[in-house]
Amino acid sequence: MPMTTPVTGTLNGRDDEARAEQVYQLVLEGIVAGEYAQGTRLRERELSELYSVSRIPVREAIQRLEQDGFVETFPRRGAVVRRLSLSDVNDLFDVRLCLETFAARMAAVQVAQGAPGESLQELLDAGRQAIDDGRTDDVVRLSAAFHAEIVRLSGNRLLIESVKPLFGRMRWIFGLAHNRSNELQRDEHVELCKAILGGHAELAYSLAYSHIELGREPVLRGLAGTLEP
Amino acid sequence: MPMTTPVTGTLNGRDDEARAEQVYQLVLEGIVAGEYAQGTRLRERELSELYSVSRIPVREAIQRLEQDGFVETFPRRGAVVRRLSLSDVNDLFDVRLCLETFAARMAAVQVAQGAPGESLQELLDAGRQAIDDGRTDDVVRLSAAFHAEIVRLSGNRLLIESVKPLFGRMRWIFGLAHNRSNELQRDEHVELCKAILGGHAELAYSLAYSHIELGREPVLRGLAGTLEP
DNA sequence: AGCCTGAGTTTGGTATACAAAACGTTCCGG
DNA sequence: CCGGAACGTTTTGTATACCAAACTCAGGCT
Repeated sequence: MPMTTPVTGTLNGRDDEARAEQVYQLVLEGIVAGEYAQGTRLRERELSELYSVSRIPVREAIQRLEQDGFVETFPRRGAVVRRLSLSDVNDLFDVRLCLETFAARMAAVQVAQGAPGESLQELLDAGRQAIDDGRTDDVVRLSAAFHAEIVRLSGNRLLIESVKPLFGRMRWIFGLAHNRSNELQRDEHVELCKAILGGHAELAYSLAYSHIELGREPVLRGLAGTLEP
Repeated sequence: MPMTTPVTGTLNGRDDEARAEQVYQLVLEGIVAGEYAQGTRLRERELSELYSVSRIPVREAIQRLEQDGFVETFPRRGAVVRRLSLSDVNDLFDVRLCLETFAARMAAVQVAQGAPGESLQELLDAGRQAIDDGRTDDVVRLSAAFHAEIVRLSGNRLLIESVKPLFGRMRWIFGLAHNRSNELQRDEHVELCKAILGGHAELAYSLAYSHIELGREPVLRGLAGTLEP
């Protein structure tokens, strides 16, 4: 007797919770895929009609997109997709150097104290497989997951939260730039993984540092033409 | 009728488009002041009636409070004031050590490259005055502003954003704990300020490190009884 | 030409309504 | 007496409609 909603045709069959979450994901996909170019206005009514939801979920989604650094909103003038500048990219790499190296060190400490770290090795193996199979999308996804897993292993929940917006921006920026060789990256991941699982905190720290720093130049070159001053 | 909220006197006049922001500030005040105890449910309707606004600004405020770490929301069950645990405090200090020491180093670099840093000295002087006058609230506020100014001087906008939620939590946690001597803190601030204005990056780094670390134990002691496991 | 003005557009905000999920309470049967 | 199902209540999540302020842009006035 609960429901069997017979005629609620407003939404396509997919009964789902969290309209706002869906709108967030859809718009985010649009941004990182370049469908919504930098500077594009995001009109609430437009999006609500496009996705067949009301304005409330759209507002919530836009609010989250702003907090995650994808859009900028101006009072009474709405939201536009953010324009990335050179300093945005450099700032991102600097903060990553700060937080992710700390995470790597702490992850090694945690593992040395008995925390389980197989998940890291598993992600690495899955990445190897994806490279061999030529599934480029999965390679990128698993590489990001590897970095996220290190942060998770650090055991610092605030750190996990603080890094989340960075990963969103990374996905965007790395998507715009053409990434450097997956093979080279993987070698660095392997070394880093070994250091963490071996509990070598300072080694993990410096490997993470150089791995992140090595990513900066290729990204800057890849974005050379498309960035604002 | 849209009625102007009678919360504070400064509302009338050129005030607009700030309902959500005001609700955010008011609820935040309630939380850091201990009026809303940890675990208290925050009902949308309740708050909207209390502050004479509709539910939309309340929802927006709650969303921001969640992102800043003050409340936790559960799907279909609403928001409650977060319960602070021992590890929350330790996590906060660890991430502060990570980000604020980096900010201090970068601020020194920026100053060495010609960025203006008088604002830091001014905050220090204002703090001295506040201590001499016994204006404890101002002392705390200016101390926080000093830390924020260092981050601002780093010139890294992403860092500024990333640190913002930390400062919110700090205000909460430091408010619950009884702080250590303002005099001691000020001496450390003076040293740190000198290092930054002198452009001594590594000195600024290590001074910031020890200053932050010295704050941990007193806070943990001050909160000893009131924290969850 | 330059400035002002007014219509259209868009956002920010409010009120109201309703469905669905969680919560509480009661009531029934074992 | 107790466990669990049925029911009603509460609260969130969403939709819809509407209003006011402000920004945009075109056109008209001095």
